Amino acid sequence: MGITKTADYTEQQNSLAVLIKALGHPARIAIIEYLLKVDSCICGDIVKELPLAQPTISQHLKELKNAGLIKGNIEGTSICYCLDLANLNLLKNYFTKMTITLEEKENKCC
Amino acid sequence: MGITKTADYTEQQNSLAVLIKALGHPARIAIIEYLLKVDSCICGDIVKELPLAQPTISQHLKELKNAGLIKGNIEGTSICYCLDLANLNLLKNYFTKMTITLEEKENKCC
DNA sequence: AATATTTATCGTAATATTGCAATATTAAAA
DNA sequence: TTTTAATATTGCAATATTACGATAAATATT
Repeated sequence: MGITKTADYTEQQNSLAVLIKALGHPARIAIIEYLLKVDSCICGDIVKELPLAQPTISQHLKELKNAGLIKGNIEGTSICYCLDLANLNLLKNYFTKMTITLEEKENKCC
Repeated sequence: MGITKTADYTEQQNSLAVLIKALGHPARIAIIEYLLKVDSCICGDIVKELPLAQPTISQHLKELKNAGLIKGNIEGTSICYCLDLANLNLLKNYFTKMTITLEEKENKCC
């Protein structure tokens, strides 16, 4: 049906899925990597950098912001978008914990 | 248009997006977490565990397998699905590197 | 005030995803 | 060999996503 049954999962699973899903698109990965690379982080730069129209990029930025991966500060005519360290750390910790658990089990199964 | 312009991004960005996208759904996160929790990992168990119909779970498992997050070994009538440590490590390393880079910059911007 | 610049929003078309019932497939068990 | 059990595939309806042109909104600049 195209609708996800969020009610049936834990809060943690749902919020994690939102965060991860937001990164599950090459354009948004490219945006994140660009923000990581440069010091200045204005939307206009990204429009020049990526092969997408301005409204499309604006939309991707909105999704990244809604998910909590980036923050946006208004600065005159332009907007300064920056990475949100807290949530990126959350993802890092999640995968770190997971791989440690998995290595401890020594891949017994299979 | 609903179609992603993959041709315009790097190989790394595209394959990473596929991997991350596969985890961007609470059902698939729940499946991964279940595989991490239990030692035996047969699809039937997951059907009992999750509030989804068997075809739906089969589909999610297929997506996880295509993305390279899990591996499946046929074992008689049932199939043993297991986590793929290599790709989970890849994700771990990606986010670790990212957060380290970001912390080094001390969030100068904004 | 008029103009330029930057970013957001709206509307819309094309495509993808989610979920399930029905059915097929495959291999073990009887 | 028929039956049973486990998983996959097909087909389909409902909804979500992706992308962009047109346009709006907000602030700087002239």
